[in-house]
Amino acid sequence: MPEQPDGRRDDLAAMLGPLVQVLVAAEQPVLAEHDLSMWGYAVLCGLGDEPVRTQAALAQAIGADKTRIIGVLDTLQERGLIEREPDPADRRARLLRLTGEGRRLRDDVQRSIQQGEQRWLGRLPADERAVFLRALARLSRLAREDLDRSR
Amino acid sequence: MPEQPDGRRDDLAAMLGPLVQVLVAAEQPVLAEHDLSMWGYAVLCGLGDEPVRTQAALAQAIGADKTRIIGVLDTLQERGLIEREPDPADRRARLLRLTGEGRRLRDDVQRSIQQGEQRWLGRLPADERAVFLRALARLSRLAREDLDRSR
DNA sequence: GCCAATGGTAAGCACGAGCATACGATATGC
DNA sequence: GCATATCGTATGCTCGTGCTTACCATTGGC
Repeated sequence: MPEQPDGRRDDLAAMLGPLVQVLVAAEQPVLAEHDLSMWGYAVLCGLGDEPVRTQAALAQAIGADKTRIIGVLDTLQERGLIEREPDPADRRARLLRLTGEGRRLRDDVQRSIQQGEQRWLGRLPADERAVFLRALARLSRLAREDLDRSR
Repeated sequence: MPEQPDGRRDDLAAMLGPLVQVLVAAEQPVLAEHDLSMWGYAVLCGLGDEPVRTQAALAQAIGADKTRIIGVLDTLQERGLIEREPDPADRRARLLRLTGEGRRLRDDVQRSIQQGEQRWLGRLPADERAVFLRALARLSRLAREDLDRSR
């Protein structure tokens, strides 16, 4: 910084755009190798240790359109990666869980993806990298909260 | 870090996604206020002090589709924000320049946008912020180089 | 008990991006 | 001189996204 001859710096979005692009591109072969779609993987990541109650809530949590992830959930369920069962307390809703297999697959894929990230993170000095990741995690969390608030 | 109960962290793309989303959303009203499209602004930002030779080169530099920015360039030219003239050395090609007005508008918009960024950057400690921006600028540059190489 | 809201589902519509094709004018290499 | 490549232009096609609508079953509030 600054990046421009006249002292200006690029907007955050302008800087983040290309970075997201290369990262997403790097994920494709990993996902393909495991026969996962991007949204399929996002669903697996969006399910943690506790079941998620309602598909709509999961869709929101991962930034997906609830009407578009139905097929994704169907596929994941068919593959035994998730379980989807009616909530006994409210029969309109489904409880969504990772199966053991789903968790293993998610963790495998994530390991591979984050290994690929070293290509980029490895270009930062170690102390800078730690700060960058910490700052990014914080900003990302804040952004998510903002998005949740506006929905 | 780590962000997950089980020690995992989110993928970079997963963290960057929501952040890009809120940043882009914050840009919309600024762009609208100046009657600029996102690609229009990207063109203004992609033109620096020196003319850019060929529309295709500009399109590539800003990550746009050369066939899709023609209308954008038409509009910007009509508004007197850019100049577009045949390259005397090669009449197939155009030289693209910012006008003074285009530069002023670009700088105004960028000032507003970067002011809006304080909402996020201001949530980081000052030393972390500087490191974050420096790291991001570097990663962004590396990503751009990678994208250029693959085109 | 009735009505409005909710959850999952299916599908429609509009839009933009990515990519491709084709054309005329021009430039380059052999 | 000819074949190929390049530039700007126009347009088509496909796909994904965001949003909407509608439906049925269920729930919650009055």
